Amino acid sequence: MKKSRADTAETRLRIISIASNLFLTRGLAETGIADVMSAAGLTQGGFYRHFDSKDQLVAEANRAANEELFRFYSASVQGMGPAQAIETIVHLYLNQACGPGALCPLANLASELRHSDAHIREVAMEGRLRLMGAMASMVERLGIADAAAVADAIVSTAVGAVSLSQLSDDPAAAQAIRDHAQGAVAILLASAPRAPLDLAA
Amino acid sequence: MKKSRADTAETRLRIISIASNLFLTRGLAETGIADVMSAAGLTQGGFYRHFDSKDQLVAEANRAANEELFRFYSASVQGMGPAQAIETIVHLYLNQACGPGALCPLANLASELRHSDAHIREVAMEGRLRLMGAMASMVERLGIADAAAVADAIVSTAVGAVSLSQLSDDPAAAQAIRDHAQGAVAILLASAPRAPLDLAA
DNA sequence: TGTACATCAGTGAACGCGCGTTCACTGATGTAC
DNA sequence: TGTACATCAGTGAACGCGCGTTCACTGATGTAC
Repeated sequence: MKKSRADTAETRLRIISIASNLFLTRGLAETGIADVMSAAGLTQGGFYRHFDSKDQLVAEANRAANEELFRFYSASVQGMGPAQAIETIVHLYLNQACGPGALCPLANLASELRHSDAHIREVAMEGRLRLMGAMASMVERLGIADAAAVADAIVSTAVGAVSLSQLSDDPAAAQAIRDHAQGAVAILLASAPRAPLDLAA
Repeated sequence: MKKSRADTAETRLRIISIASNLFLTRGLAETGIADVMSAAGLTQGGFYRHFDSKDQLVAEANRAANEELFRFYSASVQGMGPAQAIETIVHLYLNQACGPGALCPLANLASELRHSDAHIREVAMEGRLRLMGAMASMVERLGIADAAAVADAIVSTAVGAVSLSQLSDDPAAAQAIRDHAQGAVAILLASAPRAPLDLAA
């Protein structure tokens, strides 16, 4: 029962979207092809009409998760100044457990990505660079001297806090980890050395 | 060929130690019982004379890794003041890739621990609390008001930076992530609000 | 102290299950004439 | 526009491999007398 090209493309996207959610919430190893396909209302045999391997799906699912994350963030900081935008994005990042479409592979799959194949790691690093780049441009607008370094540290802090908060069974303890990270980012932004004003410009 | 009790105990510790290194460097899922046992010079059948299950070994290996980490840290900061001790521990934590005995499960196994059973997660959280506690007592001696919160954020930053640096194939990029984290910790410690002096004490 | 027996660490093979992947088949779609 | 054929998304079953776990067996150790 061949499907029309539009149907096929839509099915492929649906599989990626469902896989992305399952991978991010259950982990790469715990999520099988059969799980993904049955969640998409299909049987596992059909998987290989859309993808060459599970690794390829993992890569595409991570790419899709990054895209969705960035759409979500840009929509959320529309019209804000840099200080408020940073605070908002850090807050959204830290509390990503709240909903789908807000989950970041870096924080949710860290150690599994590390042992995945080179292509999957590349996709993950692209996501990190993109997040860092966006953060750095906002940090720079605050007048901070080494904006890239500060942005880098903010990303590390957020990723670490989310990772660690997920290990806790106690929601209050998990929230404390995230809140402390947010507080530290605020102090860092308030105190990081400022670039000298370039009056010639 | 039964072994003496001393031999048996020593074998058990050797298995745990080898497993700890393999788990931390290769990951939980990629390290099989057969890998661990053959690295210990034994065959896999003997495993169940020492442990009930792989999960039990994972828990014990993580406990052992935590112990070793703390021994390493206390030895390293012997006689230092709080400022230098914090900087040293953060540096050792960030650059843990350097050698065995310095690897932290939180940074190396983050997402795999999250999907492990409750007992394994407990051991991981114990390690985090211990690290945080040690850090907090040093931060407090710097006169920082909310020492626990600052210590918590420092731990999140270090864990995140190590996690992320491991995703990179480029050693220089990985080192930059770690250096930026160290720089941010320094700024945070220099700028975090101080507790008012309690002159009555 | 010596002897006989129970214990149990370790071996090597096999079991069983899950999971990624393959395959023969179906029937609707798209295409060539 | 209509018809015949090739394509291919999807099905359901099977394959094959790896890995955690089990098991019968061995022989040195520890223990009871």
